[in-house]
Amino acid sequence: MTLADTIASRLVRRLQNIDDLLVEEQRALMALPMEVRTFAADQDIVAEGERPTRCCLVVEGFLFRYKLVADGKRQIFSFHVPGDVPDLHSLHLGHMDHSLASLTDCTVAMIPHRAIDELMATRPRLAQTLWRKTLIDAAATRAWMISLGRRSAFARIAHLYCEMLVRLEAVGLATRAQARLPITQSVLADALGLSLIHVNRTLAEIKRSGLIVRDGAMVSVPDWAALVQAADFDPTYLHLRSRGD
Amino acid sequence: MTLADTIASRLVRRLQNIDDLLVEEQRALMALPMEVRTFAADQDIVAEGERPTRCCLVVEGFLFRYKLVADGKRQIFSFHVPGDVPDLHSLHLGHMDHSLASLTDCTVAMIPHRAIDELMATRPRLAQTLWRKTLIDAAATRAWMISLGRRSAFARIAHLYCEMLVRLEAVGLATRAQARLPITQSVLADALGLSLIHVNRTLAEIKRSGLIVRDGAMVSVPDWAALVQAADFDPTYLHLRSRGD
DNA sequence: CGCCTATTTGATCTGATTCAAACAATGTGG
DNA sequence: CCACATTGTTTGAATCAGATCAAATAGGCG
Repeated sequence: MTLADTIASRLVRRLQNIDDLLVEEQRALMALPMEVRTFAADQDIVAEGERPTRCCLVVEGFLFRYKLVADGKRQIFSFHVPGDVPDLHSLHLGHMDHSLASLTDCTVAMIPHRAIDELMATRPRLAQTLWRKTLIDAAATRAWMISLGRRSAFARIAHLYCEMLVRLEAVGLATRAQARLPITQSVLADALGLSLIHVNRTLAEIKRSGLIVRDGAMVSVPDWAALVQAADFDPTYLHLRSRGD
Repeated sequence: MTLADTIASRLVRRLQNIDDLLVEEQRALMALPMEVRTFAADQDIVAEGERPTRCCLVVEGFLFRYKLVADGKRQIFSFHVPGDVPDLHSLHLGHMDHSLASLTDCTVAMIPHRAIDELMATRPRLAQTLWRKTLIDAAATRAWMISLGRRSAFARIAHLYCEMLVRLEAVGLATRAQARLPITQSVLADALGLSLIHVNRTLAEIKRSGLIVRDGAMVSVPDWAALVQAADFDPTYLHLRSRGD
């Protein structure tokens, strides 16, 4: 198995989470041309305003999407794990209305739009699967909105960890009980619409509650059901096949 | 021109806002089967958990999408104006992860998924346009997220009015200076993640500032540039062709 | 060591929430 | 035509979750 095979199989696995793929469709995905690149942590991979000609498949590490606001504040919209294609929308939207950046050191594979277009032209079912993926992304964004609009700081943080653990589990990179998730407190703040200081204090409170144990980048959850309840978490919006859609 | 023609032409006009349509594509859209229905204000049109077999085209009036949270709170995700298809995502997502409801008395046209699927199979370019439409929706959701996460109550309200005025203008239902927009304060609160009382007080402040003049459902904006600045509004995310994409 | 980034703590302030109640407009049935 | 429910708006007062300002601490790393 070549490197490219390993990479493409990650994409296949990710898409299998949301839709059935025929063997030929899997093969076609594996045959996509891709250029592998690495980035250090905290680098823009695609910047707001650009007109990308390629999509970005996460191979290793974590990415996030964000936008800067008038007075220098930042809002983070989503985190991305291996197997995700965070800028799939660039296929049909002229320019980026936000930026895509590396959270950690990471490896990504750039896939030309043209190759994806050709693939979808010959395999319409795959086009549907990819469309579906962008729709699931949108559903996750709405779930995030609920946190921002209607949840306490405590529940926001709990909810984010619930989502990330389930997603990492789905791609085989963690269990619900434990994962490596290197999110700093200031990133957490910009993701959840809170101040860094308040995140720090709420995190201390969560630690006291015992719902989440953080040790550096390692996160563990002693009591999943309790965390889910505190977070008001319902994974339906992730539309993962294994959880019954 | 029959009633169905009038209705379908609204859809055509809306899609023309975001993509060029060939004459045959316009004709194909006009030929879509649709069942016209009316709803009183504040009714669920599609409820969370349902598995719709049809999409809903707004003909007249306003709709919104929302989800109820654990303790009875409500988060509104979007408002929809004539020409919109608020649940286009139901085409590829099994069940609704949120509800679609009428904000005002309204008329909608229900279009069977099957008809849309067939249309897209014969006209792949239209499939792309519709996909693109769902992506623009997602972009609007991200813009909304910024308000929830990083803007003051004043700016949130201003931003919402900016967006709605531009969108109403795009479908020919208003100008940037004036529109009919029957949003109550408690709806505003649930849309912007604020309490009703705080919305009321902020609205009073906005009135004092003169940026927005509300008289019942009529909204007017004496100084568009000033409102845009207060809202930190950049319409790029709406990806309207007329505004240069 | 010195530098940098991340975390932690304290003190203070404020935007926004909650509770409570009045008020206005509209519609309904007797 | 009035009594009265209903829904939306407005106002006051008390409280709180979370922001801001300021500064200390801790951990990597060249």
